[in-house]
Amino acid sequence: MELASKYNPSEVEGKWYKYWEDHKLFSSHPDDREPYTIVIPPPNVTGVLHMGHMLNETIQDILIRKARMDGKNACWVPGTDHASIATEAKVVNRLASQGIKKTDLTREQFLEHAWDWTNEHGGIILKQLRRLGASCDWDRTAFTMDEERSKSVIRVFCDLYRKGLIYRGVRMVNWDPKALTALSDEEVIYKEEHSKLYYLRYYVEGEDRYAVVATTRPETIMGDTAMCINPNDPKNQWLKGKRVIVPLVGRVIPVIEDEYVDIEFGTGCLKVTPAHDVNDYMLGDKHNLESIDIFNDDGTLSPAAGLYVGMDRFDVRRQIEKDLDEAGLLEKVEAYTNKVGCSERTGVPIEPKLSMQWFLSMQHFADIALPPVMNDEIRFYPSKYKVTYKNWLENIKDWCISRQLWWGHRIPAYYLPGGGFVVAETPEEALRMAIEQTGNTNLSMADLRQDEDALDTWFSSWLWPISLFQGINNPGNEEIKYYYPTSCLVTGPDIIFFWVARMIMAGYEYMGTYPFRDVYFTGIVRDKLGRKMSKSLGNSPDPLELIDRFGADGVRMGMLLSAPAGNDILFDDALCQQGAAFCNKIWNAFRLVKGWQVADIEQPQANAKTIAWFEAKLKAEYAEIEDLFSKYRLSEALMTAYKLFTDEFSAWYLEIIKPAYQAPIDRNTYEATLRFFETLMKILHPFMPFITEELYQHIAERTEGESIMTATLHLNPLTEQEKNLIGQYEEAKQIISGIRAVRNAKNIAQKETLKLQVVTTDTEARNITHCPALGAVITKMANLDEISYVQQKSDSASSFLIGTTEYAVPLGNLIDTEAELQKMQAEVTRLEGFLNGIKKKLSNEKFVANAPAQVVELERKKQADAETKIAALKENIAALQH
RNA sequence: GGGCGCUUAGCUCAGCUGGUUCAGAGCGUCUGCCUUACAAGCAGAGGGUCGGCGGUUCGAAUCCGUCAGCGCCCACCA
Repeated sequence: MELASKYNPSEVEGKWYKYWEDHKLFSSHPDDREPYTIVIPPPNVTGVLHMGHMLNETIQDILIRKARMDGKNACWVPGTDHASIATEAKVVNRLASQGIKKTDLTREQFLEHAWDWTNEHGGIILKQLRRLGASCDWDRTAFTMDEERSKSVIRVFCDLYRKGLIYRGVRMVNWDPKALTALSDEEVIYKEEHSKLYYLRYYVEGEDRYAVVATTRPETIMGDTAMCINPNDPKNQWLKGKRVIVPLVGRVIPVIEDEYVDIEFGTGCLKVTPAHDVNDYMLGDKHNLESIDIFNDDGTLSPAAGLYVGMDRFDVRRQIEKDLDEAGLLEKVEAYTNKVGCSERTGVPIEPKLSMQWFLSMQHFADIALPPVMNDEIRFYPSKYKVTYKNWLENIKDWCISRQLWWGHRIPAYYLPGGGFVVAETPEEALRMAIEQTGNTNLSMADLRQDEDALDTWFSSWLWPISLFQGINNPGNEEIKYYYPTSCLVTGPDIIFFWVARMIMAGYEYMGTYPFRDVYFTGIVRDKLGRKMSKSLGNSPDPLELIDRFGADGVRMGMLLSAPAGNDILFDDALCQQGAAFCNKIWNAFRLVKGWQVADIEQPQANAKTIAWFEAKLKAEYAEIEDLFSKYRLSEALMTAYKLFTDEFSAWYLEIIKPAYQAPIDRNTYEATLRFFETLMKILHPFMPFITEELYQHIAERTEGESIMTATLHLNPLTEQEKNLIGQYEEAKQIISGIRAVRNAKNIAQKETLKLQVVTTDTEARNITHCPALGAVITKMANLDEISYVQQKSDSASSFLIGTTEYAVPLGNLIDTEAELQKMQAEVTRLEGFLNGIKKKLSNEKFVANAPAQVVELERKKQADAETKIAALKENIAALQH
């Protein structure tokens, strides 16, 4: 079969992906093999593939494919996340564009729309993953809100409630006025904001004096219920025991004292608004202050404010500045930069709000989740994130798990007509419990009112590694026993608290052990200028378009080439280009081999030795790659494989054994070469699944369903003899390079043959050129017609040193004696400098006394070598000058 | 305000417990080759006083201190 001269990814990728799927090569079932499990960090169900996914999923696929080829039972479970707040926002937006308000709909109607949306958009991302070559077991595709996962969530909620770890209460929470829901602390991101610091006058009751309060939020004064000073503040002593009047509002509030107040900040007077600030809430609590909630849920002012009712909080801020100023109550306004907490999802500033929410007590979970990471029962790559993890767990706060959303798992709490509630897995059970609790046997389902709130998305994802294998609803089942704990989690450090930490907690709580052995933290994908990729900057390439341009293998290689664990990656198309070029290189190397005409002729001696050498080289490099894999140094593993293929295999091995144009190749060499090729494909397969499968299928007839994916690879460790062989070839390569350099310098065409002189006084020199096979290799690769041994090189020769041996290439009248002299003189100077350094070191008594004997010995040897070389060079110089 | 990390060739990065794998790799650059596998290629070459300063040591890119610059995470200073 004729192979095209260029590799065309689009012709092979779809074909092989289908083949893999058709033959169920991704599917996994428990068996006797060692399991290797990865659960995908579930992307948002409505999301589309972006570069961050590309990186993470590529890495997961590499690990999974590697494990599979290592003979493990590899299982990569895909799925999506319902992403309650993000999805609900999208659905609300779509409804809005149709003129429908969420409030116009019942919960059931809204959910119907949400499911429609999910069914339309959901899973697009999983389809896109197939283009990348992701070898997920698609039959296992799960969704955080499918039946199994939902049941798990509800069961866990009930369990934790029974254990007393979930409680309901009124607390100050982070309120998102756009999404109209509470958020967890982790969902709040702090941004620097250039704002203003307003200095307001609070007149003292019955006096003509006033205190000045500095605030960034003048719109909250309607909620002020006290002014607070530090009792130790000398400048505000006069305010002690006074009462002050809230500007514009006219309400009289007490001056309280608390050391919490920073004397240095502003005037040392703090306005206290317990309903709208966590610290003020704390003060209010401590000093028994009234709390006036002046905001509606959407961030507009409520009737309780008395003023500006119905206006948005930020409009009020602008308006009140004017009004205060006009009333002579605004002392001054300064430019000020402060941190504003914003909703991770909607981006709007958070409003601290007192409300009834559900919480999970976290201290217990922190206690069980900290030790395993600190003692490396769970290994973090890179390990620096252990510190981050520790800091968070040591300062853990309770987790607000209720959301005022409809899209999500509804909280299984049922309120009773006369007050109180029960928590139950099903309405039926709730009714039973309600009857039991109240003694009222007349209660019916209709009397129970289920809590309106949904659970935080992460309350379902934290169970992911367990719930995927039915470990909650069917504990001890065959799957969970086999696949859990999973092998490696690949994710970004941005969700270490949201997700990683909480999965560890759930793992120990429900399975008694860790959910994954290793955690590989990827970096953030940035553009080549180091900027985060974002839609607004337009610097985020469409992954599918990249695959169209460079092929999936090319893009995978591009992603990986500069993605060491934990470092941000600066993504550049050029790297995909390099990946695509590499594919082409592989393709053409294969074309070369396949194009040979095989004959039953004698195998050249050089070939036999070269085959042995490459065999050794493969083993050596493979061992290196294995080691890199074990340390999750995947970019380096790929680079090692890349160099093995381009340099060692293509540039050296193939060039050495390549027969003359149209000449046949002996069968042994041919077969060995195909074997090597197959091994190389196996080594590369985890990184570049498509081209390696394509060529694997070309190398030999395969049975239907056979695949490189399930081929195994094992190479024995290097023997001492093989190590020596590698050393011999390295020396030969240096000699060849030396001759080529001479060619290059003198502009001698490749076609013209040269002669090589090995300068030695010992005619029995144990030089590698004495080995007929290696001599043949050198002759071929450097295009020589003679290798001779001389005591004195020709006058007209250009020479170079490899180790302590001098090699010379006679050049006839091409020689530039002056240039040669200069070159040698420069070398002598360099060596003398080097020698001086060594001599100095060796004459230092302390060095000789303190350094290990080995090191000293080494220095002595270096000294001797340098002296030999200098002597030889000087002789040559003298000869040239004669 | 606390914590973590980074600074090595033009670019992106390796360099683990101080001494031959210590100054490396890939890409880019330069030079020469369209040599019938590949110009998406081949061969060769140049390029860094390892951020500054100080210290420990016989010996420092590597350990310590300090300064400078950059990045990330956490934190209730209005």
